[in-house]
Amino acid sequence: MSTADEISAAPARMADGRVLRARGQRTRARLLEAGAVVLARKGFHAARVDDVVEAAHSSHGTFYLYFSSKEDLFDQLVAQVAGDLATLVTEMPVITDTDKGRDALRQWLDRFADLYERSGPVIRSWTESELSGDSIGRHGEDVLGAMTSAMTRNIRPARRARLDPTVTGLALMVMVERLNYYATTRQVVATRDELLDTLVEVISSALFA
Amino acid sequence: MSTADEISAAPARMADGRVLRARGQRTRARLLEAGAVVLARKGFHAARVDDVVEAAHSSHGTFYLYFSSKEDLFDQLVAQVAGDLATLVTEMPVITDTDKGRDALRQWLDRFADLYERSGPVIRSWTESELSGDSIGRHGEDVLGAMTSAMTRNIRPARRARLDPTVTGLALMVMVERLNYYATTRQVVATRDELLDTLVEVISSALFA
Amino acid sequence: MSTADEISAAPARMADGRVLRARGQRTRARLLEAGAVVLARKGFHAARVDDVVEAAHSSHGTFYLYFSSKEDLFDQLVAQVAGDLATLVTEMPVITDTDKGRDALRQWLDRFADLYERSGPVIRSWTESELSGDSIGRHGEDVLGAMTSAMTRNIRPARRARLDPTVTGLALMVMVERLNYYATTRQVVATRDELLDTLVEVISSALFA
Amino acid sequence: MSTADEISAAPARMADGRVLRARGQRTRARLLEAGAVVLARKGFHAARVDDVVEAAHSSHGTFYLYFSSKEDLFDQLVAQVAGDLATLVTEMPVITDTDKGRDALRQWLDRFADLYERSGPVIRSWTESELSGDSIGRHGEDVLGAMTSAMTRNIRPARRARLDPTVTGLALMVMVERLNYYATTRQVVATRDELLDTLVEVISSALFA
DNA sequence: TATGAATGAGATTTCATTCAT
DNA sequence: AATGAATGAAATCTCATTCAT
Repeated sequence: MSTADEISAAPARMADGRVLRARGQRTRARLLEAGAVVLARKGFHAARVDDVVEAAHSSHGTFYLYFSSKEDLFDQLVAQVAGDLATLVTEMPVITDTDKGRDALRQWLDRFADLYERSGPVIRSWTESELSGDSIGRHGEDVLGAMTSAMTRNIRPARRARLDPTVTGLALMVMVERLNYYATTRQVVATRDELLDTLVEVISSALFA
Repeated sequence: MSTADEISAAPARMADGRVLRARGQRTRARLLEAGAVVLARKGFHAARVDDVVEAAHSSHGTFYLYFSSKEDLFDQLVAQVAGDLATLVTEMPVITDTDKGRDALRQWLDRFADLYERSGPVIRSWTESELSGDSIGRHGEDVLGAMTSAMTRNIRPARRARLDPTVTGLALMVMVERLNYYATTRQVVATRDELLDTLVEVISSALFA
Repeated sequence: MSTADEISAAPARMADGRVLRARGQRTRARLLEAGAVVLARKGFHAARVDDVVEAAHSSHGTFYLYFSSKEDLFDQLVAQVAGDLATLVTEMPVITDTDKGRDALRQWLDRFADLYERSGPVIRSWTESELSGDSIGRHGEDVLGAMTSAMTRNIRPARRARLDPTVTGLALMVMVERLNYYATTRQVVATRDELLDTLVEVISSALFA
Repeated sequence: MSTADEISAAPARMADGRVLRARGQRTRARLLEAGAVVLARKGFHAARVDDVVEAAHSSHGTFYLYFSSKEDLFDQLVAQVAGDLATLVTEMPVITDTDKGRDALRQWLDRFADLYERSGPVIRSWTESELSGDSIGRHGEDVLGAMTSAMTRNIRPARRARLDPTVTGLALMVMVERLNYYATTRQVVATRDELLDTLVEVISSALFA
């Protein structure tokens, strides 16, 4: 059960807080979906409310019925994904120097790749907006922080004493994120298997060499 | 001798192509410098021509004397850094499993960190603009590609056959870039030494475990 | 018997003219009441249909069942008050320079103050909308005109010939209206007695000095 | 020397605070003038930035160069008039029961009528916006308060003890303001002389009867 | 009769770029 | 070579009114 489910289980509301009927739910969902698509295509700053409502076959007026601003839409989008990601992070396995440990890690990375494939654009828009101090950027840091400390936490057994576990955890985490980024979007032409093999190998080597 | 020098050795010109006198050189330099500062503070999309000319104690009219558009300014900024980076990349040492090899790698990473500290904001703005298809984004891919193939090229000796060297090279390269990113901008509180130690260790382990 | 009663004695209708059943009557009354409250709080231009239906615990759809437009609501509100005011005006006593005359004037001003206390916001919204040529503004002029000519009419006996009775009547009338305005809404901290004493005194002096 | 002069003697600035050159001064003045005209014709809420820039033969962009918002324009307009009015108020004469006193009062009312003729629309827009709590409304209360206490202050000699001087002062003040209002805008067809005669007479009677 | 949802015309505001001096 | 002023296309957002159930 992912957090996304839990979130969508809570009744969606209008910008002014009223609870929605079925039709409203659908319209709001259509706008969110369209928002994700436009975000993927153009990024946060270049995305126009116009693009979103057109993609959703809706209107400006309707848009502002459900979201108080363009930023609000993307905030809600990010909140969804952040929830999914947070859940995934809590489920990261302890990484051990065994076939079983390697397998657990590989499976977790597979799920991460799945999530990234679905929600990558939203995740990437965090980075984009971190610079400009947009509210949307604030989510990102927490999540990456959470991912890093999860990684750090799960690096139990062997660790050649000299390195700072936090820095190492961060290094590995950003590698995972960015490699997925390049895999999802562009240049790297690599199969999912190659991706996972490489990540498992590098992480394992780093931790248990 | 950095590429930046070479570039600035070519005579700077106005937007309409005329070669500059001394005063013009200074004005143009002031605008570029101001552009870098604003880019660092706000990112590409949020940066306003107004911010730049104010920071440079100049005016809109003057701005368009030297740059044909806002994008042009940042392109020129990126071109500078891209040159520096390209030069650095050509000088990446072959990575070997010896103290000497490790040392050479460490020194190279140190230079990379220096460059990143100076020009990180510009480098990061590549990422930001990749999504939106801005011309500024086009530089980024080339450079990261060059870095990756350099890394790939220099992974000569031991490499347990099963992994794709390109994917591994990319994985390590993005780790280097992003870790510098987090070190330069925010959360990770790590000394330069910790940073370098971690990177050297993870790269070595990955290649020679 | 106030004009308001007479008006509401005529069967209330929907926007499309159909006569109302009991439930409709109640809904319409709720909307009118809410309209008065919102008008008092925000004034005509700033009042939103949204505010009104929320205050009435009703909906947009329902609103347009009873009123053809936002303007229509306020027109009907004004019509109510205008009726009350017209009635009051016809009952203005002849002003004489006797204790009895003074007393009659004082009682009439007291009734005016009562009305103003109840319906001041609606009365004031006339003024607001006079400028912009809204239909709502048209009522105001008639009523003030009626009040003035009533005052003029009732200034029978002494009047030192040199002044135009209409102008004098208007001057006194606007003084009455505005003083009530400032008493009802804000700054002047004066008791009802002080208010009435002042008005009776100034009017009497002006007429019989 | 009126406050208006003093104000316009201080160098006008752009919305961001920079001092203006001659051309800028003229453009800003044109916009203010156009603002006054539009305000007169339509009132604050109905006035469109569009109307203002068209009347000033300017553009939206230019408008926002000089005023940070539509409200800001009208605030500056009100500030001008408020200054004029404040100055006038400080110059109100002591009202005495002599021909000389009457004359001084009449002259002062004449100047008031002049000011009202010029700036009436702006003055009236205070009233309009008082209800809605706009910033523009805040000026009004202060000024009316000042006028009232000036009037109160200048009612030196005879005053039949029973009335509150503040309430009386207010009553007379609002009469002056509103009578000018009706004279300037509409219905009352009265010459300036009739207006002044009536006001002088009523005020004198009220104070010295 | 009642209502939540949808609409779109129109308002304000921003900002890269051009103009005139 | 430099600059302050002007521009207008395009973006965001509001809200009276209509629709569909």
